[in-house]
Amino acid sequence: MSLDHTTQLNSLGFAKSPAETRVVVAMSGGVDSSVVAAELKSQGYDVVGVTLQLYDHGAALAKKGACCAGRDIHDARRVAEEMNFPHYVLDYENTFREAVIDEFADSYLAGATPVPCIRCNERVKFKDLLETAKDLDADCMATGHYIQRAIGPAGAELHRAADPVRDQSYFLFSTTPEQLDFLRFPLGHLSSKAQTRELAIKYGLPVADKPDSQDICFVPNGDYAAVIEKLRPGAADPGEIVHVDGRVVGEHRGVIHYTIGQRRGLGIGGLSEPLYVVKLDVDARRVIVGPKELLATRRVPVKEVNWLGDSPFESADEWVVGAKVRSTRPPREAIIRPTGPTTAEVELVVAEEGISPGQACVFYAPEGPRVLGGGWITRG
RNA sequence: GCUCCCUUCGUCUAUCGGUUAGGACGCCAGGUUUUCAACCUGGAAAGAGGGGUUCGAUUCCCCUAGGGAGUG
Repeated sequence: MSLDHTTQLNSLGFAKSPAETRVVVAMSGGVDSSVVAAELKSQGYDVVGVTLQLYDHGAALAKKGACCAGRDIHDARRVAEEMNFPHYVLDYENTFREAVIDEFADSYLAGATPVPCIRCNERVKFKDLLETAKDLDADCMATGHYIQRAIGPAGAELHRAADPVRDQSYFLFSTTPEQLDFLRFPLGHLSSKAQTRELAIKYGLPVADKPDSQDICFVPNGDYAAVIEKLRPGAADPGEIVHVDGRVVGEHRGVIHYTIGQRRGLGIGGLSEPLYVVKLDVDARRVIVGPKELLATRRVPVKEVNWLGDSPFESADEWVVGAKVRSTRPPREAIIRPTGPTTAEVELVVAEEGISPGQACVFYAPEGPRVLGGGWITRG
């Protein structure tokens, strides 16, 4: 966290002392947000820790690395006690269910593949929690995300994390300029996760060696389909697996188990080439499979576009960007053609495989670290 | 109902007397990953059964069980 000496701003960008700057830290109970809280507190800020209780599987679930159920809340509280700042736990179970879990289930039922983590950021952490932070008279809210906020000529910009392997921009594309104005991401400039762990040790945090979070936080045992079935009984009706050439090649356990581009879990052997899910036909309860080549797609329609460029989204016929269609892929050259205030067609210069509705398509500046927003893929 | 050809990991198959019986697809595990996947690495997994011949048989011969062409 560097002080900006030229303009007399503190490390969070305010022209006053840290002690006079109140910052709410969104604490998940993990290492990252704990380090953020500890670091800011040690810099003298008026830190208020807040942890959301998002769901509850009962005390039985001691899921490693999960976020915001019993164990994590406890961990966050310990950090607050250790560093001596106030900490509040807010019950957001209803909000989380309505804003994230319900859509998660319905999305799968519709044959799409949702990204609940993005919705959680968009609709819970950066919305209700952010409002709560304002209610607490905070000057800003900090999180442990690996992403950077930079001040440009038109205001706060979203930049990728300095560490490309940790960058979480895919999960934060929907952050609006207004939200960005209030948010701070003190870990975005670190060059590696190891540095975060070192800081955790430096501050003596009890979560220093806690595993990184993985999987969907509200899904125990990695069995997301079981959660959907519990929420929407009968969701996992079996059906046929049909080859693109028309042959019925097998049976599946329910369309919700699959996503476009998926290879494993089909159980069809004896072939020389692997089969991939090419399409999901919810109405006919069919999983359509075919060779990998059929996954290649160049045109990706998106909706709910959050545009973070300096000029209005529709002020140009097309934007040349880098686009990421899945979180673990590198951005590829693409052309965005706006088709409305928040819709567009993304044309990939080189076809990509396994594009699935429900996933995010995130836009990046052709050069440099800037994130230009993104949209939700409506068709594979 | 006489003659000829087939039978190997779950599946499709390779190996024309001596191999740790190989591969692909599938499956499982690990890695990776704040989504689901993809991807990478590794693993389990087979000679229909019974007799021979041979120093040695998946491989040659015979018989018994399960699939393809000619004959009343």
